[in-house]
Amino acid sequence: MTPELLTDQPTPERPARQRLPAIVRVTQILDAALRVFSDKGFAAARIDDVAAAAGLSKGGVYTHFTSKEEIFGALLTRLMLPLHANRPPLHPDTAVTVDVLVRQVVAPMYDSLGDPATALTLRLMLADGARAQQLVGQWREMVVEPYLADIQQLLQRGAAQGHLRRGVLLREPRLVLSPGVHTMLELLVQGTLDATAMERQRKAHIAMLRELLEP
Amino acid sequence: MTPELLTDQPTPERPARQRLPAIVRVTQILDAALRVFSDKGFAAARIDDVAAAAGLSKGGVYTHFTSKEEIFGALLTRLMLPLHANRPPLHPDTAVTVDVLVRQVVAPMYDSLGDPATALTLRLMLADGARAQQLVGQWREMVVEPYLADIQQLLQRGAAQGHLRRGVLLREPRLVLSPGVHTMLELLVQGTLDATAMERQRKAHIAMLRELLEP
Amino acid sequence: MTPELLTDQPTPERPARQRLPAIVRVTQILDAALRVFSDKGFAAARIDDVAAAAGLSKGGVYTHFTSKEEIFGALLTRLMLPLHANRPPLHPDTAVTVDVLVRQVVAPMYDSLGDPATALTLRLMLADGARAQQLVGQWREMVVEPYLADIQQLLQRGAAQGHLRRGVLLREPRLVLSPGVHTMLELLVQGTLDATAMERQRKAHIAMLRELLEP
Amino acid sequence: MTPELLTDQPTPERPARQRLPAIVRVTQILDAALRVFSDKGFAAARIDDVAAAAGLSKGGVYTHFTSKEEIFGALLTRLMLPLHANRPPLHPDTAVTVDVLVRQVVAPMYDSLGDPATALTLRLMLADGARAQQLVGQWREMVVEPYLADIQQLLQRGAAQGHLRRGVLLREPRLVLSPGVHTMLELLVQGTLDATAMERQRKAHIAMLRELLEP
DNA sequence: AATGAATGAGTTTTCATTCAT
DNA sequence: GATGAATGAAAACTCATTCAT
Repeated sequence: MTPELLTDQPTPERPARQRLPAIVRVTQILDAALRVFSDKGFAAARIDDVAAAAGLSKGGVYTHFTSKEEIFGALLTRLMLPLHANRPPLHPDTAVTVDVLVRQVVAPMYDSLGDPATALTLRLMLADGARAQQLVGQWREMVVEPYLADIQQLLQRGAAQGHLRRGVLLREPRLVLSPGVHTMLELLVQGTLDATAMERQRKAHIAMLRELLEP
Repeated sequence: MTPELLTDQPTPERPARQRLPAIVRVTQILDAALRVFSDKGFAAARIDDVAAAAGLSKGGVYTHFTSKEEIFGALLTRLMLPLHANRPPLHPDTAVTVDVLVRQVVAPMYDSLGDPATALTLRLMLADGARAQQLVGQWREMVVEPYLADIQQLLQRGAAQGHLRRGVLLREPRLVLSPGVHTMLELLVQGTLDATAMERQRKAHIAMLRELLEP
Repeated sequence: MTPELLTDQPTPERPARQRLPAIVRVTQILDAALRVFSDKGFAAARIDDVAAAAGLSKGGVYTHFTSKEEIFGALLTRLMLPLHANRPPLHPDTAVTVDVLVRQVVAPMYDSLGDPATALTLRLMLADGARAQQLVGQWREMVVEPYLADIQQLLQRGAAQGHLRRGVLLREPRLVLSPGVHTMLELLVQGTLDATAMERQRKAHIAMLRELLEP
Repeated sequence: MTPELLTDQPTPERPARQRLPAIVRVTQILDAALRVFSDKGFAAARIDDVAAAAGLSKGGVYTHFTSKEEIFGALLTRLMLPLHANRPPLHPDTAVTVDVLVRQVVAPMYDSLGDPATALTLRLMLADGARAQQLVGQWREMVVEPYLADIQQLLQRGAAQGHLRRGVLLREPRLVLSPGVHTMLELLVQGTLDATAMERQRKAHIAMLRELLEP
């Protein structure tokens, strides 16, 4: 805090136009867009809002995107990508017990519920889904289906090992996720869900899997 | 300009579309509004869209409502009315088996998935959640909670009768609904779900309940 | 001018929103657009200008046209139509002398040069022609070509009657118009052409036709 | 940060497009501007368009010009320069026949129609006439008038020599050019004119001159 | 009651120009 | 000299709402 340095620094009236590499700006704009779109929905969100939230001018946004629609598309694309990579690394021949299933599938699911981006993504898909029908289709195909296939494989291995009972879940791996999806929807409809409730639902979910899968 | 000629001449110049009683029009407009709002969300919906969907002109809508907000409000009110009556007819002291549970709970749920109004309402709650906070609150209070209480009572009766096994579902009746909610979300995200897929999910749901509840 | 009538008439602050039938408004808007576009060119013309010139609000213009481009298209279409109908009604077997040719072809041409709309149309076609390439093509086909065919027929009839000499013009009726087109271009480039110059060029045009056509 | 390393390392990170001497760049930019302005008109032309057409970036254009207007001005200036020199080489006292006239006047005219710059310049004068008033004035004064005077002199010499007939063209040398001007306008309106049509019109032009001038 | 032209207050989009790198 | 991100002032366009008919 050397006073001398500050003394003859004329405070620039304009905050010294930030000039960042495009990739950084695009990221900032998408971050801002996520916040704004999720808050007000796509239609009600103004480009000014996004620009302000991203810390640049309206025109600046248009340096990187050609339209509001394009921002929406880029945002959804970015939101869906990570889900892709998130799948647990395959495991050789460890015993597949319910505990393992919980660790590999259930826990990450409830963890992601804590991440606001998850709710936001889902809300965007639901609220403005029509606008993104194609993207949603791709997402199903590239992310959801392989994920379910993975779970099914896990279950079958567990059953083959005699660690899991053969029941509906073996045929319908979707059901493994249902209680979590249910929670997610509640979270979405209500806006929040207190930690206690969340924890209780997680426990119930696990208990249910035990009843269905333990031999 | 013979007066006689004018007297019984129906003026055919103006098409003079339907002039219907107000109650009919209001109903038509709200039906249209539900469709349009659910489809595009409140903000993106144009009064013209609602008017067109209701089969009258923009100005015609304003004959019955003073603003877009008012239409939204009236729509919420109307959506809430049936909520009070909707609960399944109470049951005396019949044996509560899984079959009964399916008939009382699961079947109606999948039936309602077929009704567009269900999806539309849910989508409205998700897309314009903030605006529809009132709807969301009332819906929880008037529909979800009593419904769950009902189910819990059923389950406990069945358990007391020895027809149902005591498991997680007894403590967490939510789980009885989870697979159906999961299906509903898929329906919402994808826009449609073919009859085959729906039937399969219904069967899996029932099978799961059997595994969890049959003694 | 009965004072009583005026006394308790509160002068309405707002000038009593004009409400005219669409056809009238469309006409007014196109009139205004002709003036504005010709004055500043399509690109530099603002919708506000057109609206102001037409005596309504910007939004009012959009009640009748969906875009600036559409106004341009409608304007050019309207400007080109009359040229179509303008062709002299065919005449049975009158003698076709140079005088007749002048009366039927040359005179109307120079008359139309006096009409500002002619210059404006041409200017629009030239300045913003790329935008209207298709329209220009249609115009050639529907208006220009038949017009030239007409002239050629006239010339050949005159020649057959022995009233006109057989020369280039018989093969190339375009040339009948060339001096007039030349004048038109000068008019366009310079913005105006004084009456004296115009008259002189008209006379020269006729004299040339005489030299080429009189036997 | 070894200085040695930096010394002879060509920095390949930035493509560092051509860094050319200013005069070259200015020429390229004006070439580009002529194309772009003629194509879309001054108002509709974007600096980006000009820059792209000149093969550099928007900012690069501003290194050489301070505004769009300045580019326009410089372009006009450059377009005017050749006007001074363009006049056909003077002719001593050769016999002036129609053939000579064709060689001296008609041929160069149709040749220049092939040169895009001609059409471009004319279109510029027409489209942005108000803005190019200066160009228009100078062009008349420096090109058109002397050119017509030249032609008139030629014609009179030919007539005096008995090689040319005394007719309207002697009084109105403009008419010598009219068919060519007509062709130019068609070229302008249509964007292109195939070689066959052009050749045919040239021949008709010459034939007409013969009919008017040969004794 | 109904229509549809008209308004005006936004909102999106464009682009000449600036400037940090 | 050159680039391209950023700005800001304008322009195009949208749409809830009003109102003459």
